[in-house]
This record gives sequence, C-alpha cells and structure tokens, in this order.
Amino acid sequence: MARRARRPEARPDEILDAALAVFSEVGFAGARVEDIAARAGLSKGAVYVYFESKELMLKALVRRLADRVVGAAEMLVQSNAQADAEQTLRSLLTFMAMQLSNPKVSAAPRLVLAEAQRFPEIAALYRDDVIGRARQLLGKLCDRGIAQGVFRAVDRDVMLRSCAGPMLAHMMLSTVFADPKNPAPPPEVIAGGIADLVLNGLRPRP
Amino acid sequence: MARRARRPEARPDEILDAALAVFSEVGFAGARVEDIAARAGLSKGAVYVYFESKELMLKALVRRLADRVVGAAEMLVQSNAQADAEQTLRSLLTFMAMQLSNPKVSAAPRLVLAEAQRFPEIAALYRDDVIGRARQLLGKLCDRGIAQGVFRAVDRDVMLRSCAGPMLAHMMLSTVFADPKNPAPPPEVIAGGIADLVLNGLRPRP
Amino acid sequence: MARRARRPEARPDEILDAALAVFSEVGFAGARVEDIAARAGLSKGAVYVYFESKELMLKALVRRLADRVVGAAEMLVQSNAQADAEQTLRSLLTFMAMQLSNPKVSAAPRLVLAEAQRFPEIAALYRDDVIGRARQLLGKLCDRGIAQGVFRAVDRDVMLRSCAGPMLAHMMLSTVFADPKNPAPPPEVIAGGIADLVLNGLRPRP
Amino acid sequence: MARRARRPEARPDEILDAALAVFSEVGFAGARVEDIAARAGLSKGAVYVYFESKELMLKALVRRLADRVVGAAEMLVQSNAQADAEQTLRSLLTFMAMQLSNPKVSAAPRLVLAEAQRFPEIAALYRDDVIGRARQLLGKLCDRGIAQGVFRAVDRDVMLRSCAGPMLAHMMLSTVFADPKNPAPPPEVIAGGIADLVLNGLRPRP
DNA sequence: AATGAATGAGCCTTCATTCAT
DNA sequence: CATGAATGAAGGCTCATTCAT
Repeated sequence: MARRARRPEARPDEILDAALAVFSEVGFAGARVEDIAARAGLSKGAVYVYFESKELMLKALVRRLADRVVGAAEMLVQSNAQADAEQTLRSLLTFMAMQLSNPKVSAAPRLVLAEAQRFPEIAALYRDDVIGRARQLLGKLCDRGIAQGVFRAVDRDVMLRSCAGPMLAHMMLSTVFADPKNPAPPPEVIAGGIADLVLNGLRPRP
Repeated sequence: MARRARRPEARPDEILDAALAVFSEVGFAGARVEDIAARAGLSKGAVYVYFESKELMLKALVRRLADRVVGAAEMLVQSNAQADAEQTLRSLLTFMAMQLSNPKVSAAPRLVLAEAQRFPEIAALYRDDVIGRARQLLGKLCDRGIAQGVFRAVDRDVMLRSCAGPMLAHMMLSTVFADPKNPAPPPEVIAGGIADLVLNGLRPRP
Repeated sequence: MARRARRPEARPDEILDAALAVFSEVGFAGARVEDIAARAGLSKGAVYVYFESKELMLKALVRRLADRVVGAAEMLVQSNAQADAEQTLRSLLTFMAMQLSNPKVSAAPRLVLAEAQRFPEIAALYRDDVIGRARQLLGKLCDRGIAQGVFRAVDRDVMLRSCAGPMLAHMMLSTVFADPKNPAPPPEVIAGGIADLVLNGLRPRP
Repeated sequence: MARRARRPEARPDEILDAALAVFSEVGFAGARVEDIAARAGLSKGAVYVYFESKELMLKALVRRLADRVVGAAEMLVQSNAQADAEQTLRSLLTFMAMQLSNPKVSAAPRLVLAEAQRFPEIAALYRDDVIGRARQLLGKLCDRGIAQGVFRAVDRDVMLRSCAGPMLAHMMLSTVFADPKNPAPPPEVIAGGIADLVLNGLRPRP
C-alpha cells in the first residue's frame, strides 16, 4: 500500500498516538487492537510488528507521557531558576493548568488515572517517573521559597497534594465531569485563581 | 446457606459490596460476574435475579456512593451551621482527608474516577449528584466566610478545584500511587497541613 | 436445547470421543475446538466448561487410552496365568494385532505417536503408563517362559522391541500407509504369522 | 554473509536441513517459517525464493529422505549379494538398528511418522518410495533364504512387519519415548539381540 | 429464588505468504 | 537474489447472559 515502508521509524509513535486516542475513548480493556491499527492506518498484524501486546502499548504510552510532561515542567522551572520562588511556582501552576485545560494534553494522564489500579506496573512507572519527579521539583522550589522567606514551612507531601490536587481536579472537571449546562470560567481565570489561592496559602503570616 | 435464610432483602446491597470489591481490584471491564457472585456467596445466575446486567451494578454502586458520601459531608456542614466558616471548612477538609485515607472508603470514588470516561452516564450521575452538591456546599460555605470577613472573594470553580483537588490527590497517593518505600506522613498530619494551607490561602490580605 | 442438562456427567467422555476423531483426522494442531464441539453436539464454549484447554483434552485422551489399552492387555495375561508362557504370548500378540487392525482402536495410539515429539508430557505419560507397563508385562511373561524352558534368554528391551515393533508396524501399515492397490492379507493371517515368527524366534535351540 | 557467496546452489539443501531440525522439534504445524529461515541463515522472504510453501518443504524433505535411506539399504543388500541370505539380513537389521539409534538419522523418519496421517500425499510418497522398496528388498531376500533353505516360508507382509517393526520400535524408544531413568542397553546389544531373535524366528524347524 | 450448564459473540494474537524496495 | 514490513485469515479462549430444572 501507500504506507508500506514509508517512514517505518515513525510507526511506533504513530501507533501510540492511535492507541491513546482509542484508549481514551473506550478505555484500555474496551479498546480493540484492530481499531488502533485502523486509526494508525495499518492492518491489525502490523501493529504487532512494533508492539508485542496491547498492554505493552499502554506501558510505552505512559513512558512517553512521563518523558514529555515532566520534561516540560522541569524545563520551565530551570528556565526560571533566577526568578523568585513565588513567581516560578505561579508560572508552573498556571502553565500546568492551561495545559491540562486541553483535553488532548490531558488524555494520557487521564488514561493513567483510569488504568493505574488495574495495572500496578503502570502505577509504579507513573509514580516513579512522574509523581516522584514532580515531588522533587516542588520540594526544591519549596526550599527555595522558604530560604527566600516567601513561603512558610510546609511538608513536602502536603505541598504535593495541594499543588497537584487542584490541577488534577481541574483536569477532570474540564473533561470527564464537564457540565455542558454550567460551563466553567475560561482557563486563564481558573488557572490564575488557583495560583492565587495556593500562593496566598503558602505565604507566611506575621 | 445461613446467608440465605437471613435477610434476603439485603441481597442487593451484599452484591454491590462484592461488586465494589471486585471492580476495585480489577476494574469494571476486568471483573467477572462469576467472581462477584462468589464473593457475595451466590451463584452467577442468582446475581441476575437482582441486577439485569453488570453495567447496572456499576450504576447502582455509584448511586449508593453519592447518597453516602455527600450525605455525610452535608450533615457535617449543617451540624456546624453555627460555627464560623473557617472552622467549618477546616472540619470538612480534615474529615474528608481522614475518610479518604481509608482505602475502603475511597474504593468507590476511585472506581468512578476510573470508569467515568468510559461510561458517560456514570460521569453525569456523579457530576450531578456528588460534584454538583459538593460545589453547592462549598459555595455556600464560601459565601458565609466572605460575609463573615474571614474568606477573600473567590470564584466557586476555583474554590471547588482548590478544596476537592487536594482530597483527590491525597486519595490517589494513599492508594494506587502509594510508594511503599517512601511512606507519607500520617493522615492527621496531611489532613491538617492541607487544611492549613487552603485556609491560609482563603484568608484575606490587607 | 435438547442436550441441555442431559447426562452432564457423560459430557467429558463424549468430548474426548469427538476430540479423538478430529485429532485423528487433522492432527492436534489442525483440530479446531469448534469442530470438536460440533461433533460432540455442543457449542464451543461448552467444551471449555469441561476442559481448560485443547492441550488438556489431548492429555486426558492419552490417560484414557492408557487405562483402556494396558488394562485389556494385563487382564488378558492374568486370565492366562495358568497357561504356558508360549501360549499366553501367542494370545497376547494375536489379540493385539487383531485389535490394532481396527482403525478405530488404533486411532489413539497413532495420535500419541504423532504428537509425542511435540508434547514431551504426553510422551512421558505414554512412556510410563503404557510402554512401561507393557515392558513389565512382557518381562514377566519372558521370565515365566524362560523358567518353563520354552523361551531362550532374551534381553527385556530386545523383547519389548521385538514384540511391540511388529504390532506398531502392523498398525501403521493397516492405516496411514495402507496401500489400496496392494491390500494386505486378512488380519488373522498377519496376526498368526507374526506370532509364529516371534515365538519361533524365542524358542531355544539345541 | 560468508554463506551467501559460497555455494549458492546448496541453499535448498541447507533450508531442508533447517526445516528438518525445526520440524523435528516442534512438529510441522508448530514450525514457523521464520525459524527455519533463521536457522538456515536467511530471511523469511528468501526461503520463499526456494520453496513455494511450507508444505512443499515437507514434501521435498520426504523425497530426500527416501532417496537416502532406501538407497543405503539397497546398496547394502547388493554388496552382500554373494553372501547367504541369513548373513545379509543380519547385516541389514544391525545396520538399520545402529543407524536408527542416532537421533539425527531418525529425525526424518520420525517426522514422516508424525505427519503422514495429516498429509496423505506424504504418506503415499513414503509408502511407495520407502516402504514399498523395503518390502521388495525384504521379499527378495526372503526368497533367496527360502531357496537356500535357511528361511522358512513366510508371508511378505508378515516379514515386513516383523523386520521393520522392531526397527520402528527401537527408533521411537531411543528418542521420543526414551526414559532417562531407565537407559536401554547400548545399540550394539539391542541391534544384535533383535537380529538374533528375528533370524531365529525365520529359521526352519524340523 | 437459586443453580450451573450452555450459548455465542467477541477479541487478542499468530503466522504463512506477499511484495515494494 | 534478498529483505523485512505488511497483510489478513484463522483460531483459541473468555465471559456476559440465558434458561431448563
């Protein structure tokens, strides 16, 4: 066919894109390899040339997600290394909230959320490669802010939950639980509001 | 057996308990009706006397969840109607965080989180019966706090995300994404820390 | 259907009969569970109620074969315990040759011959439960004959090969390698001839 | 590779060697063309340059087997044309038994045994080109022995079964059904014992 | 109400074979 | 000749659901 031997090295990524799309629609268990193949413009058998099983597609997807998402966050923090911690955290929170307002971006994290219980390996991968790194990142930022006197002392696990939690909630409320009859304010408003609240919460009191 | 003679009208609830347990372990798609039946001490066929299909079990489960969870939260808020908003919200946040630290309690919400994407009806039910009521509850509390001068003006959707988010994150980090090698601080510490941070964030500034 | 719940305890044996028929026609690998089911008058799924996998059907078949075949041989030898060894062996050889002239009887042994290489467990089962017991049987008979002075001293493994071999050859030449253009003499002639030759071979020389 | 430049006309034979090895291990149906190709040092596609299908490989293999095996036997008999029939048959039987004690030699005949039922064409080929010629060979030898007065009159089909059978049994007992815990006597002993027994059986009686 | 044998649709996976390069 | 990506048909097995008892 037209596709035959055309950019064969791009195939795995194309398949993963298709898999993510299908998984997001019907869940991992409900996804048919044939549908993934069709969406990638391949035959069922061809998919198995690149991935040994449906489950390995899921794992590869999570790995790719980790590379991308955390990479972006870490880059953002590094590029703000000179700025004060408060400003950096505000940038981070608004950036994440804006990103997660895009259903295409949130598709992969939502998939992980949905399948992690069922697949402990996925959970472990995400825990180590995404949550763990996020915790490190926030922890360092926290330390910097405390040293600068702009943050109050706060436990890292509390920090993680208080920063990532609103992102998580926003992600779910923007997609799965979005109410067509009661649309939420635009992303910028939400993102700004969350950042304000969290940062105010972190500020020390006399 | 002994079960049969005793409380035949309790059968549906027993089946739902069994279903929740199995769904939580292997997900809705991975759950076998036969396993649910076995855990409820029944045969496969008997389950179909009470529930027409596996999917209807899931829906019934979510309905039951909504009744219980939001009921508890609303009751808590009502019983604190006299107290100041700050104290009430602190009670609510710590109560929820403590509750969700118990994997048995969080099993149902986690199930919803995992399956909502796949089943729009479930998502709608949860959105209306749980999230919607939670939003109302927080909104009223917010209004009260603003009127009392203890809360700054804050958007309801930001409030929802900022309060429910940390609970959500805590729930997932206590179960699916718990790291056996890096145990988190005890629930009281986490719950108190989150409440502190959120309430401090809500406090007005000069 | 008509078959539903009728003699459910006969089902495994019925399925094995069907499996043997299909395996014999197209080999184990070529056999479709659906065909076996159809021949047993069942649906594909019903077969899996009784056998976990196609391979376990094969094993059960071999076990059943062992029970039947060797049982018959041992019974024959026991019932001739009083007779002299020569006569007993003659009876055994002609009985076996006659039996194996019937393609229905030889179907199972031929199946084992065909699949043993592929399934070491099958080979081991057959080796221990059929060949091993046959070797014992022949060995004892041999000893008796030697004690009676009607047999020359002969190694047990030579004995096994010299007695079982012609049976084996006869079995294959009567079925798979039968030449429609050159039909062999009737079973009695063959059976008698083989017995004569083997027994004459066993007779001591001055 | 080195293989490519060297002896390109030997490719078919190399492929057949590889095919025999793989077929022997996992059976015809279980053999993957890719594995055969790999063992022959070729790619999957290249194999199809030489053989149109997997089944044709099997047929070619059987044809090659017939050429080799029967050729050897016929040659052995011819070179003993002057000797007496008894001695010739003894040579033939011990030679065959010794040969078949080698699993590499017996691989092809065992393969035929396993697959003949499934592939009537294979069976017919083997019947005509191997069994038929063996029957001829033994028949002539028989006639010579009878004429020389060293053999009793015996039916050709009985002769075939009584001579080939022990070989067959020995072949299977040396490989597929070999018992690692009860090793058989060395090949010479077995071969000699079988020849003794058969030849004694053929000897006329007063 | 309860049982559990039976059904049948469905899906993952394998692999012989093809063919563009 | 050789490669290996791609195809597509095929089949083992699972399981929600039904229903005779």
